[in-house]
Amino acid sequence: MSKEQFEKIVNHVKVQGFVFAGSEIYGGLANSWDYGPLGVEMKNNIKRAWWKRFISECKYNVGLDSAIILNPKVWEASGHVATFSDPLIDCKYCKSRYRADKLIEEFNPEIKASVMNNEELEKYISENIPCPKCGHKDYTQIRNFQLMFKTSIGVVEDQKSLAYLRPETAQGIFINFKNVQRTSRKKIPFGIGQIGKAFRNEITPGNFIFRTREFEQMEMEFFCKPGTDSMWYDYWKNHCMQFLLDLGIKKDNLKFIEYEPTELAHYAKATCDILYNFPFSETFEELWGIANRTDYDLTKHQQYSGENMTYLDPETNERYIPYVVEPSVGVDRLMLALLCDAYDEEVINEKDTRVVMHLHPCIAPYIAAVLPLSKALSDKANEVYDMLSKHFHIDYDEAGSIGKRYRREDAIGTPYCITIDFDTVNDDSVTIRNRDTMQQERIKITDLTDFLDSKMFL
RNA sequence: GCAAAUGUAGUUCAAUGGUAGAACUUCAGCCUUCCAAGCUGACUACGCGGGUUCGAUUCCCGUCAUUUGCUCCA
Repeated sequence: MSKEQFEKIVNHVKVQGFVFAGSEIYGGLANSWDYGPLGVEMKNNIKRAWWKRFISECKYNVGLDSAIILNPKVWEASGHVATFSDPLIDCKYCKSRYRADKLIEEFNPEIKASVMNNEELEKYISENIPCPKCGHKDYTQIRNFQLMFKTSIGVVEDQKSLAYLRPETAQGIFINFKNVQRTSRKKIPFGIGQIGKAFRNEITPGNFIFRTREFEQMEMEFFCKPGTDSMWYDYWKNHCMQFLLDLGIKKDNLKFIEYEPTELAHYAKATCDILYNFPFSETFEELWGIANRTDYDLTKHQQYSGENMTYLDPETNERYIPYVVEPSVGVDRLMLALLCDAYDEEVINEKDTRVVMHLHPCIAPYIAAVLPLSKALSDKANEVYDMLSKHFHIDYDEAGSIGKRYRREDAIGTPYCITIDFDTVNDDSVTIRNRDTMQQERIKITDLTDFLDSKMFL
């Protein structure tokens, strides 16, 4: 895998209609992407598969869909207003940009720059640290780069109306902890899952849909008794990894990384990532974060809101604030991993290659395509299409030679092609072709629904 | 945001101070009874704005976007 390979994949994905550049007719908008007809199907399939695995099939867990714009106090309580911004400083001479706190800590590891305010940072840097690039000591003022998107509620833009677009979906879950627990009558341990958009005004997004300012998360907050958190942490780590393997991602392209205590975010006791071997990078990149957030969030919300966030354990009559294990994955990023992993150029002979997307039937945009061998068979083919499209997302194509149509379906990852031939009219059977093996088998039309049904779930 | 490079059909590439040519794709027709066949035809482009010029896609400036670095971690 290489950058050239990545460019080919991105190009393929754009050409086929998975993803388009955002606002293209107005010259584009940096790092915004629109999902086309195939992309939206695949994205929805990914979300459905996650929901099924983490909510429906998990009797511990329930779902939620909270608002994107929350009371701004939520973000004060969570620590995002205070810490979700970077103090940036530029060298006036060579125009290099640094994070002020990191600049100091690299210069002198004994200083805790994270607790200094901007004036102190500025003073220390301009007096002590020559620019690592050019050696000058001539810096701009520090500017805070707030990673949360600000907006305002109401027509008058004053302080009272300030609001943020959520930078993570997690907080919507924490503030609903009591509502969900009460109404679902769940006992600890239990989890609340949510899929939704989040927004981060990143300085440098990039690598196609890997890092964007607007993205979609699939997050689950699993509430458990303090002391059992490490066990659940391991449990969900493995559960996430298994899900990725079941989706068909190659094992060699995935690995865990456990972070050192000094590298952790302000809310976490332990964090690991599942990394994927994205072709745009020489190292593995983060795909799925699993964090032990302890009781940090619920405690904070209890402090800021005055609402009691404790849980009364009915068995021991103990009151405690639950610990939280959070597996959090980006939909867009997962989709990119699946696309990269599935992409293959298969050499048939020296003049002929076929592009195949080896997508699992449960996430492929179309699970099958109905292809009449000749246009004279359109009526029969349409019958089959009408029957199957009630249950599945099915493509229909009668343009061009049959071989060409097979290749088109291979290129967009359709796992099965259903060919209607001249025998079909007599024996009510069709030929079904497997994308990965290119093998064909004869199957009764009445058995098609069961056949596809047996393939499309993990 | 800073620095550098780039910007021509959907894609990949040409040419040119006198408004652009091809291949593949797509579409239509003919043909075609299971793996990108063939034939005929059609659609489609100089990122945007300004300047120099009789005239600019070509030169200059600005802007927008993309790529690479700084940064970031779903």
